[in-house]
Amino acid sequence: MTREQEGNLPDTAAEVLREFARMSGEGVDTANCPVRDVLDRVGEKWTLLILVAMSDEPRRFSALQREVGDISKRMLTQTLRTLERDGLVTRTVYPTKPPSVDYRLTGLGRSVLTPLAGLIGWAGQKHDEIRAAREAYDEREGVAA
Amino acid sequence: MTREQEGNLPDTAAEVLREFARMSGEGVDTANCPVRDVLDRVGEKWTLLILVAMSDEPRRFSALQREVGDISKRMLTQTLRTLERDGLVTRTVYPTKPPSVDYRLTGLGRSVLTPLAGLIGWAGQKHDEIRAAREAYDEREGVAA
DNA sequence: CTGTATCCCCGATGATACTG
DNA sequence: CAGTATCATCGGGGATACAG
Repeated sequence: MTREQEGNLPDTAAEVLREFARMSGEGVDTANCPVRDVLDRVGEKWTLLILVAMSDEPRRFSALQREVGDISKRMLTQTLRTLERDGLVTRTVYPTKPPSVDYRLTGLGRSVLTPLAGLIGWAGQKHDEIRAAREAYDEREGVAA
Repeated sequence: MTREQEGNLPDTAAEVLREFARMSGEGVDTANCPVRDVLDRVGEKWTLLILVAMSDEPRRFSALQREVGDISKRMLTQTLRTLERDGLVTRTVYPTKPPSVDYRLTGLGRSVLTPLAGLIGWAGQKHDEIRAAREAYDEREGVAA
């Protein structure tokens, strides 16, 4: 753990990583790992898109479906229920006819947008570099099987 | 404690999210979305653990397998290859007998640790709140099917 | 020690049809 | 409009055996 290895990593980040490494390395199983538990959600196919779609204002079910793009009602419902259960989203039903329902982020839900934006920003910044690395790799290793 | 109280995102984060929403909302398919492309990786089951395990210093194959815990050789190899292809990790073979191989983060690979630490930190901080939300939800909605 | 090659299973996701 | 129910599929990921 020499200092040059960590290079330009902010101390707070390094601290968080060490803490996490300690927790996850020591035979703690996945079920007991808060981070895996939460991160798996973010990894789900539609979670990120839905959170972002709601980030500025509440959205109705159909609006979300349109904005997210290719999602089925089934998956939209399922993902929204998970988010609601986790306390990131609030569901509000207006018993009009036909009914309308809106979904909005809770405080907890909004609070995840900041770290998420960090990752999204990184992805946007580095995507060219990553694509280039892939092409170089494929050429080195032979893209054809 | 400035204006970022309960509801306000830092301006930079809000900006990133708007930018991303614009890109992903407009009928751009998943294949062309840099962010989905990159984020899907992070969502893969082992990527995060492996990156963190390598975060402080290079690791040998067997060391990674021990540290990550429950991963099979198959998945470890596969995930490492993906990371290598994406330019996040360098693989170095020492033709000793028996051979030894080490994996280390590239500059690009280290650069993702910062946003990742943001998310990991969030997960650690909010996990109690999330667990509480789940219990409340399950009680409201009836845990039994 | 560091992988590859197979086989297999299950859960995540999609498609479609139906309902309050 | 906002879902639910059901069936079909596809691939991620585990287990195991083999190899350089």
